[in-house]
Amino acid sequence: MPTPLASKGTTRRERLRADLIAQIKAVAVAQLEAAGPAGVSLRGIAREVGVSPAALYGYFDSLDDLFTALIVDAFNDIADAVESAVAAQPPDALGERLWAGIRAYRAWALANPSLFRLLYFSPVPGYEPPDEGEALTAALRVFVPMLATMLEGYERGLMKPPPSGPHIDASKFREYFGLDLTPDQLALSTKCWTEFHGFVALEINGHIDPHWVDAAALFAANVRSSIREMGLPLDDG
Amino acid sequence: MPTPLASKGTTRRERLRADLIAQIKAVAVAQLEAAGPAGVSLRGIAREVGVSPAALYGYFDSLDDLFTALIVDAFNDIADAVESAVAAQPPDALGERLWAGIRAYRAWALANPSLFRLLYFSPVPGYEPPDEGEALTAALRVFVPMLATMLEGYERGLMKPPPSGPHIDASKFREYFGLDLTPDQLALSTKCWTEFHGFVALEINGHIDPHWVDAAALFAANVRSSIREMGLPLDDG
DNA sequence: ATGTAAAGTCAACGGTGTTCAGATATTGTT
DNA sequence: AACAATATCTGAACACCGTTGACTTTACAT
Repeated sequence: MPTPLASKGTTRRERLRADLIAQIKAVAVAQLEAAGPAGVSLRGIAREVGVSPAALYGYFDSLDDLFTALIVDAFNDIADAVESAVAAQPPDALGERLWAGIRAYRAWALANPSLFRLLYFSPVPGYEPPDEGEALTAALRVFVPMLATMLEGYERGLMKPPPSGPHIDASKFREYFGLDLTPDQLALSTKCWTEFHGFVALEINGHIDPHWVDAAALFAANVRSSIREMGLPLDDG
Repeated sequence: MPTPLASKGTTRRERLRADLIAQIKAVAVAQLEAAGPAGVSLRGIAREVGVSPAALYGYFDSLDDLFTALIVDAFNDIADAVESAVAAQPPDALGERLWAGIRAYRAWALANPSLFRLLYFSPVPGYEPPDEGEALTAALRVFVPMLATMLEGYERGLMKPPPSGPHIDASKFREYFGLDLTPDQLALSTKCWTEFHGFVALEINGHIDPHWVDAAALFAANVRSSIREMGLPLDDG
């Protein structure tokens, strides 16, 4: 009686296959968080899983393929985190919703630094993130809840006019995201995005020195003030 | 008569050594920009330089050591670019000075994407950036001109009060940077830093889709509006 | 029970970083 | 000019890597 890991499917073969795939991914993530991108190797995984290196090629076409699978899972994971954090806030507290999503974003990054780097800084030797397919759609999922919140803010007339000009092709954007924002709204949204992502990017890569910076407090202060600057209501100080 | 590359020093040995070191670095950078971090290999460099792989160990202790040297050079290079861009503006045009530095920062990143990734996203297999030594001091150099500009803005009373609280240990900061900013000023400076770095980080890693975003225009609009929000004067629109 | 297809093994190829003994070339001194 | 010292380079070797192909074993369906 094998331990049920991700036992989906009917036949015994399918169950074993799904379990082994899950185990391979788990070992890969463990090695990634333990020793960085260089520390994850097919042979190492095979050794840990108790199988010959060549056997893994029955589950993933290549090491890059395995990384892609890891990336898709991670994108969906952080997207779930952001989504549920936003959903946990009252529907009308738009500022709180956005802040909750952003906070969940940072929290996930701090909890899974190597995976976060994998998602946004392509740190894998020779790996190029696919520009289409489920990896892209999963990547977009992360920002949909926050964009939707901002969109609602725009529709309620809460948010200030963005700085300037039509630097964004809104129809192309809509094609990908399925959200109907004007170019100006997109510009402001992008500004918000670059700000909190920029902070997390610096923090994750060790460029915000904890010796002289209280990162969590500074992140909260900066992002919350930006949210207020956009015009979304936010409680307390 | 060998081609003079970086011929410094008096004796023939020293000149040859300096030249070869420069050549090794040049080949490494070329391979880095051509094929990414995975494309740079000691054996490949040795092949191109026309020397046995083992010979390189007379110049660098390891591949990591070579990367560290590349990183130090690159930090100094981007610091030079930012410094001269700031210095090229009129001393009193503080907003223009800051904007020029930030623009130079982005321009250098776009011109040397692989090196920029090397600096800020440690994408080298197993490489961990040293937390002390010349790599750190070179890294700090990058932001000194921009911080100094903001500091002058504070001293002239131009800039608005930062959002809030003492999230930063200013004395520790002064110890490293030699600049005397209050915690509140540092908080606002960090906000500016995270914003433009965040934009460049997204752009360099391919997350700002040129299909629907005019990155240069959006960058200018967002950053310039932030500079104005801080209180620094800036010409035209 | 048997044929078929999936899954796993083994060995090999070409690549990598790194080490070390030995050969070679340059230097400073006699 | 010859020699000893020393810096430098080479060649072979080790251990690891991703990937492939031929072969064997296992599980399923009829």
